[in-house]
Amino acid sequence: MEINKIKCGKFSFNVPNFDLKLTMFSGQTSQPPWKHKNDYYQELIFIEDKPCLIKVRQKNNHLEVKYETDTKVSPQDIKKTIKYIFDLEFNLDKFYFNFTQNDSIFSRIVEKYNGLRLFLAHNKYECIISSITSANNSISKWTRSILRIKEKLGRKYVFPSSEEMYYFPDPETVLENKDKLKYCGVGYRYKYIVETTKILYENLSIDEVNKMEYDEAFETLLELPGVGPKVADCILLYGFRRYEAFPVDIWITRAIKDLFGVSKDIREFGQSKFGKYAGYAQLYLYQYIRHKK
DNA sequence: CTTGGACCTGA
DNA sequence: CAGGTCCAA
Repeated sequence: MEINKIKCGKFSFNVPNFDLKLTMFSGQTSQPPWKHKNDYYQELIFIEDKPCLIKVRQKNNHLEVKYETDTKVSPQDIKKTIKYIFDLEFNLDKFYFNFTQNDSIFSRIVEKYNGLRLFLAHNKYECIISSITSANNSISKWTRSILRIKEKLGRKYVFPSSEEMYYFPDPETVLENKDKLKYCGVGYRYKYIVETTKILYENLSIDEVNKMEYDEAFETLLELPGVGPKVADCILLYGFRRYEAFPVDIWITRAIKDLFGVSKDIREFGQSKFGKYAGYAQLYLYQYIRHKK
């Protein structure tokens, strides 16, 4: 699909404590890392229902943005979207302050991964499928699967710069092209993806889940095939920006055992210890334990 | 309510 | 061989 009534532009703005590369490559299941091209990271995002090609790169404390989009979309809209995706309004220093008091371990973790933030979903359905695909899977494998789904089932958009981008298919398209899904390397998760997609298409609106309180949303997501406690918390954290979510995988289990000597009811432990910062604490604990020798 | 085997893919 | 969820026991 070609894009008409296009305007191109660029701007830059100051960002707070932020590390774009670290954030994008920290394994968050909202989406795969953006495509790296000509020193920028780029993605196709819908803003005001219009396709928008966004390119970003970081130079110290400012973010440089280039865009190609419909004339109806303003640079302010784009900036707002970028701020949302990288959670730039979140007060990281306050989070650091809260957990580094009298805690040398957390101080070192926070120092080492300074600027790590949430990488939030621009498409909640893509986040749900990414999270299901990530279960019992490696980061490189689930991201490759999602990229394949975009290319094989997604719609292609060609921008004026002749840049070609694919957008993650909607539930209806996935159900109509189940056969193609089989060649995206999702393995036995295939049936989870199809069944969950059916439910999202017929019975459960993502917007409804978004309106629920955290606990109700968690329980509702658990009803979806392929969604257990870990995946539900990934969806809530990376897809719905619920800071109290604390996704527990094998690495977080190790980190909590390593740092606090706790080895059961890890999710409850994390949520009560870190409260509204549970999601952010999980981000940093994950980096810590994965890089620990 | 708890446990442990089966499930796919690609390093 | 790693890695969450499901299902049967």
